[in-house]
Amino acid sequence: MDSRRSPTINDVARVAQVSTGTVSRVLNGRSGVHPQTRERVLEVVRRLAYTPMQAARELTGHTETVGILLAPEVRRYIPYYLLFFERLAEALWREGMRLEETPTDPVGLPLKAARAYVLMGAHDHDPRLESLAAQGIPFALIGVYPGSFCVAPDDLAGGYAATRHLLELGHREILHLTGQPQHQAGRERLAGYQKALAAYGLPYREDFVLDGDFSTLTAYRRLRRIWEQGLRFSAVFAASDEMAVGALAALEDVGVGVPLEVSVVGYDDLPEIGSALTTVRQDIAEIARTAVRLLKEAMSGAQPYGVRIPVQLVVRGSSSLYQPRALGP
Amino acid sequence: MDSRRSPTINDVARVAQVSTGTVSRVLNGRSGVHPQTRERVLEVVRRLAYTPMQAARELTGHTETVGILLAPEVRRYIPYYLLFFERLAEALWREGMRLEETPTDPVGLPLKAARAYVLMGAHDHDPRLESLAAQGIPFALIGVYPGSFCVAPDDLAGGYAATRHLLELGHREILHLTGQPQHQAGRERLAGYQKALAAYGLPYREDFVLDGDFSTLTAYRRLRRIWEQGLRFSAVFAASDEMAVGALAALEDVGVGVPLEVSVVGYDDLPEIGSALTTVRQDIAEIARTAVRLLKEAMSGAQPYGVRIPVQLVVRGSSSLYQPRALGP
DNA sequence: ACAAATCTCGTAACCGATTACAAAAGCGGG
DNA sequence: CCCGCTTTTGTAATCGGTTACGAGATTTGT
Repeated sequence: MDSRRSPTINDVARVAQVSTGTVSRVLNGRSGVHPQTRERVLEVVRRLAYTPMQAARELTGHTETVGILLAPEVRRYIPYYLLFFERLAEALWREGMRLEETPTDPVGLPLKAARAYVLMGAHDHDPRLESLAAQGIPFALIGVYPGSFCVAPDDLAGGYAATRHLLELGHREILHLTGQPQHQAGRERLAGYQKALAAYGLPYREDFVLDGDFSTLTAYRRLRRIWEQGLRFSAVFAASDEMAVGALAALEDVGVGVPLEVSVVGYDDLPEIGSALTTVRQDIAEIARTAVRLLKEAMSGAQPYGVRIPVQLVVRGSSSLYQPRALGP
Repeated sequence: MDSRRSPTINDVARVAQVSTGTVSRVLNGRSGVHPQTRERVLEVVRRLAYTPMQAARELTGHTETVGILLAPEVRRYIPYYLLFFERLAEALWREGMRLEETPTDPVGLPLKAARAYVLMGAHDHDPRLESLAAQGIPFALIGVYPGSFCVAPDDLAGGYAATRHLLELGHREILHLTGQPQHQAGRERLAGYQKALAAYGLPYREDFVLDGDFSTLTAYRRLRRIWEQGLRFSAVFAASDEMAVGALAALEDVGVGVPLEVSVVGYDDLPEIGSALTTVRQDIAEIARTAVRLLKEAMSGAQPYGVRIPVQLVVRGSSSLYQPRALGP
């Protein structure tokens, strides 16, 4: 056998001394195969390291290729989305589907239609959304979009948990670096922040909320400026890890120690941050798996609905108990 | 005909009243088809908006699926690479190949082998590189790697062009924000900067070269600090657009006008920067097309070689003629 | 122990393309 | 008008899977 060629179902059948039909039945978990035979086939599959060729499955209608469409705006928050890509590819792969990178036209619509799509960063009345719906192409969205299959992290709970964490540490002057106002997730994190303050009976101070755009640099500049203008606070909740990185840098540059003087909490738990940042972890793998599940339901013509994925506070070294400030320099 | 089902080659053949073989010959540009027949087939293809199903082509060995492997480090420079993704998918598509998003193991190797791979951000003695070579899987690299098929922009020329542009405008005190030292492209851009200075008979001043890491924030902090320490210059050449954005912000925050007081030149010509930044454009589409061409040669077992893609200076509003500084405040 | 019901498994058609091969059609020369 | 050569076209096998169908083997009931 040509060792360069990867084994086919025929190779498996021949070695296991059964027919290709039986191998296929075993692999697809169909009933009506003798346990002993099943074991023998699986053993050969393992030994030959056989994996079905996706193209052939697709031909018989058993592999769906799924495309992914990114809104132009999301290019700014790419580290997060790239992570998602990989999880999505993995989740699809497990289901016998494949993620296909399709070239898009200027409007952002694919030139060659896949069986279904995952959309990220779509906005209300997105032309791509309407076009897909008009063509009857199933799709699932990452985010919150009433009337469509969609999955999103529970950002309200995340914002609440991050803020409550700081409140429980004794902090009362908590700054919030927001995402862009048109970004749903950012708005929800802000709402969680407000809700936590309210739960602790604290007033909502507008000067403690700094508009950001999820970028590290903007977070740095806004925070540093506000500090140099004399505003004081003991904690910062940033709506993304990248903004938290900006905040950390700004605090460092104005000579404030973290976490001794100011605590910082981020959001996303990006692995490349790598630091000791207290943050809110999104279960991206779970979001991806859910997206795939929704996609399958969309393909089977079910009624659209939305899913929320819980988030989790991860406490690391950037947050600590509130320390009253020394008076004066 | 079920209108939901996309047309197959059989539909085309039936409508055009020829055999599937003839349709296939027409579509693949094979000779031996009567011009009249060819016209008739093409007409039907257009009318039915027929596109061949990739899975079926793949089955007959005519579509190669190509994977892409990203080094963990490149996640930091994602905007650029995402652009590349799309161009690569497009270039492959035109050649009847497809870019497949494959899940990778912890080492970064694909769990399911594609026919060939494009690697980005590989370093010398990259285990993935050696693993692919050992398995005889064809691959092409983006960057410079002697002994492999590789394609890279001509960064030396780019660094030279950017610096010469500033020199021609009369600038003599030109700061350079470098990329990371371990990044080949950054080193070349620096070399181009040095070469241009030498060509104009200027000494190389180490204090004018600021180590960066391609990140916006680092560029901002380094530039602002150096300015506040009293170093003066009339121009900045940043080794990436993102660093240029950081430079622009820093200059703004220290109250320096661009381009009147200081000129800024970036590198990459990222579309989302969108501003009036003078920069060096990399022809990413051409790099992607070349990668595909190299991939095909790699698959046919040719001898490895490297290709350089020319870059182009794009003059916009962030650079202008040198203006002598007013003395004192 | 024998017929019927049930399990297990092999055979072959099929998915949508490509292409080797053969058949048919067109052509010119004698 | 026929022969032989070239051009054009159709036919059928093939790629690697899935699955309907039916055959053979095994179990069950009486």
